[in-house]
Amino acid sequence: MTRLANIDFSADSLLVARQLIGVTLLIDGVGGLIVETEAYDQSDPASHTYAGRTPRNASMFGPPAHAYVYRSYGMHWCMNFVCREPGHGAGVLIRALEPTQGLELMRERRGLDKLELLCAGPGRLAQALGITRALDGQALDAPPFQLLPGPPEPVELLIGPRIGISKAAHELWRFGLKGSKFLSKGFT
DNA sequence: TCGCCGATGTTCT
DNA sequence: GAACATCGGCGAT
Repeated sequence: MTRLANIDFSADSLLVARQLIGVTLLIDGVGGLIVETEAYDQSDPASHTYAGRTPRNASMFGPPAHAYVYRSYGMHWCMNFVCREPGHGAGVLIRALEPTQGLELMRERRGLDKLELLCAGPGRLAQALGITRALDGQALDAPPFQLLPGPPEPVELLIGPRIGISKAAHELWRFGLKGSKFLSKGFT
């Protein structure tokens, strides 16, 4: 069992994706509250791991509570947290944060002042937190990562279909923090 | 406010 | 050669 921030990362990615809402993610002290996630699994046609292991997705088949970082559309970085036991190819895409720590550094990296747009999307939050391939395969319980538990009482969740995919697009595997102004897109 | 489009690396057909 | 877990700029509404 791999437990971090009161979450069992050896569990199913759907469960981990729900539990991550409200957790604080910091990289070198910069980041904020996770407000939006999506679950992926090897049995899922939309997942990078559906067709098996490749050099790109190798860390998704590694130990849980590690990072999987990949390049999206040739120009952005996106980050997943690996779930389940090694070999399952499951993970959770971190899609949006409410910025709380290191605001000035994030504004500088993004070239943007507006707080609501600093981390509203997987590519945007990667840029704001300085995420690159250098973090691929890194453990989440060691520097530069910090995961801090969310509130003890359960948060109110929004649930909807995942964004930007064409396969398995009907699955309701996207989760958000109800009432948050920092989501990448609204839940309808 | 909405929708189209181009940028551009990696993987798959 | 096409598709892609995206984003920002542009023009039309």
